[in-house]
Amino acid sequence: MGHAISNSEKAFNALGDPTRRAIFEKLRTTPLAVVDIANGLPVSRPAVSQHLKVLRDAKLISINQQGTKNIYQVNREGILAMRNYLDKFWDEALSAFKLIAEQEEKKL
Amino acid sequence: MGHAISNSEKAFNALGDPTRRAIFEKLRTTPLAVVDIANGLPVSRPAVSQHLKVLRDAKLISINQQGTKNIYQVNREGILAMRNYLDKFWDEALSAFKLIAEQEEKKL
DNA sequence: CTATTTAGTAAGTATTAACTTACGGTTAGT
DNA sequence: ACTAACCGTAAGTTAATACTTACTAAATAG
Repeated sequence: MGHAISNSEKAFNALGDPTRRAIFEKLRTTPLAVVDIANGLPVSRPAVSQHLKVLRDAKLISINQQGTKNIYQVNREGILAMRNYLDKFWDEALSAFKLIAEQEEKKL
Repeated sequence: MGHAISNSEKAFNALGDPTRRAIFEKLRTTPLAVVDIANGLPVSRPAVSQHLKVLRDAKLISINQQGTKNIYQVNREGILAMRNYLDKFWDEALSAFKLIAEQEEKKL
């Protein structure tokens, strides 16, 4: 059994696709039904449904059923978690860089 | 002519691949030559070279030639830019969420 | 009850992108 | 000059995944 994939891994994968980013961009402004998300995008509605599933699985968006409509919106918890993860991610990378720079200094 | 792809777009694409994330993870700790990056990874060295090109194109890493070795390391400017971009990215998403929550309040 | 709207899923196709092998080029050492 | 180590690129293959069409189901309107 391959070990489980973390949410941050899923989020990276999810936002790696341009169409999914476009979808997330739309939802970043306001909640939307699937038809409204698909409208304007260069792919079919079922394709959008599939992308929404991936984004939902990564906890970047959440669903809100309303009649026959499925309203999607950004997911606060998931986004906060991702932001925290990335803050550390970049910080560690930058402190590594700082260390390298210091090593370089010594050589001069 | 399709319009140019922004660096943030490239960075999203670059980090969307698990192998590239693994490579970036390695470099996050210390600069490494290509052989050393490939060592331990489940793909061939040329594959690693190709991934490095993508990461470099996204300005997430930079190269530093040293004899026959090409030493790669994290790219400060690129990372700072991406961090700034994402800060705004998440902030806007979260403020959209806040707006939604307020709308919900009014309905109750 | 029927028709309409909305949307998820299944199955298959097509496209993308990751990967491998083979090759060539550069640098350093002997 | 020859050899060895390191690495990028080209070409082709394989594998992943994005996409479409067809279908089904649920909810609402008339």
